[in-house]
Amino acid sequence: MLQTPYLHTTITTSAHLAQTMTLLSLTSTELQQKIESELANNPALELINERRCPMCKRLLPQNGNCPICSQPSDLTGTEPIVFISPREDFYYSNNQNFEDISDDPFSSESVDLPTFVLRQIAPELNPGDRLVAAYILTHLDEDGFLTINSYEIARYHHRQLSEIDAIIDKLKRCEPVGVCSKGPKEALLIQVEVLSESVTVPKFTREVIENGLDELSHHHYAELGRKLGISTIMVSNITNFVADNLNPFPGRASWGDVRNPNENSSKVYHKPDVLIYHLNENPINPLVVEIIHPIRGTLQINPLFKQAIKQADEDKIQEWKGDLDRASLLIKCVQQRSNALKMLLEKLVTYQRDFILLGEKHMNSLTRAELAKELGVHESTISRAVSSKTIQLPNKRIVPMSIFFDRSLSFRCLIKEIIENETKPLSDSDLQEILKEKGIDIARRTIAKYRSMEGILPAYLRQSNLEVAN
DNA sequence: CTATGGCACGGATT
DNA sequence: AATCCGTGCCATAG
Repeated sequence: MLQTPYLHTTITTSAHLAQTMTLLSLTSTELQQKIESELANNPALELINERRCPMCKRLLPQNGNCPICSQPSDLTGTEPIVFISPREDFYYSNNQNFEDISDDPFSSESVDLPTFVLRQIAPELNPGDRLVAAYILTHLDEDGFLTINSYEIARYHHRQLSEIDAIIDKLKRCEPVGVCSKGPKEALLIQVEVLSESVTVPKFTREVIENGLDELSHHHYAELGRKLGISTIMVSNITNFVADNLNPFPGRASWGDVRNPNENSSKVYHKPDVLIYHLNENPINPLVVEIIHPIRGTLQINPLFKQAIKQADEDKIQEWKGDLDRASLLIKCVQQRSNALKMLLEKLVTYQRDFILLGEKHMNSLTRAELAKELGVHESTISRAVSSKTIQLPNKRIVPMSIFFDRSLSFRCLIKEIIENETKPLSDSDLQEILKEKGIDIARRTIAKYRSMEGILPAYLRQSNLEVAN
């Protein structure tokens, strides 16, 4: 049984249980959509209380003061302040007018990928095409690739295939360049094309991508050179160029992170579900944890509706009763979701404090099962709450919440560090030795995996890179 | 012969 | 029950 201190209720019916589960696994954005549609369709449900904090303009929780502004500004300590925050500025409504969208496409740092792209392209399109573009953008996978083909889009919108392709072509040229491609090859080709307008691209880059992507990723440079009739040196140049300037997965924000940690590559196109930062951005202050609540106020049962039901006709009464039940169930479940997230975050932030403050190296290992035991809830509750949610850390990076349960992250970080400071290229077995001395005993094969996860080349290729640089 | 990537297995995790 | 992750074995390139 899931106890909810907030409501002093326990789960009673199976419908209740099912809905609690579903809501828990939704991201804030998805929850927002769910609530909005319910508000539109269910007359028993209404939204009240748009009180705002006079200081920070945040929408206030149902009753009580602003959790931020009511804190003394010089508060210290390690206890995080965790609360549910109805911060509307993180959300846009789906039926919002596209006119507002065209404002400052690059200024907001926390929009999801579809919005980010749409804002760039909206000014160049007529309203009809904007709809199509918006539709296309909702069918991207996490790498930024299109999951449907243009024929389906054309049929869905009753447009000519050529019109659709023209729109896709425009989309591909938006930041991140190559988004909406069908796959890595197409994305790279577009990037080359766009890049060649401003900088010189090595000769044959296009041909290499077109014909030799397999060889390229397997580092068969000599073979590739032979196949295209160019020297290995040129292939190597092209490889470096591709690695430095292009990104085969336009939607994957972590790709360029390792090499050049500039603000451009660390951008992640997800709206965070949780924000973590220092109170007033001052590092000596305790951490503030805002769990984004995606609606602008409090949900409640419409009292007029309750009145009306008493005098309703016989045939209406059943239908209305249904609405009433659905509404109260939704309210209950939304509150439980918030509450579960709050409990979860309190534990998580306390336990992984070092990671949040000091970085990936200090990640503690933690499993969902342990946390579930500690909180006295079922493992699957944690699983659902964590999955598909993202967190914005104090350093403004947005990471998936599941990162808190990544055992190998600190090892990977350590390996990266060792390799960065190496004087001669260390083979995977060398690395294994070094780590063993530090008390970390992992297999040679595993090190190889971690290394490739971090996008670090094997030892013999790092050698050649050093020589080229010197 | 050495370094490394692919495949697949088994155990842990979700 | 399904999925993920670490690992062993083997093939291949240099």
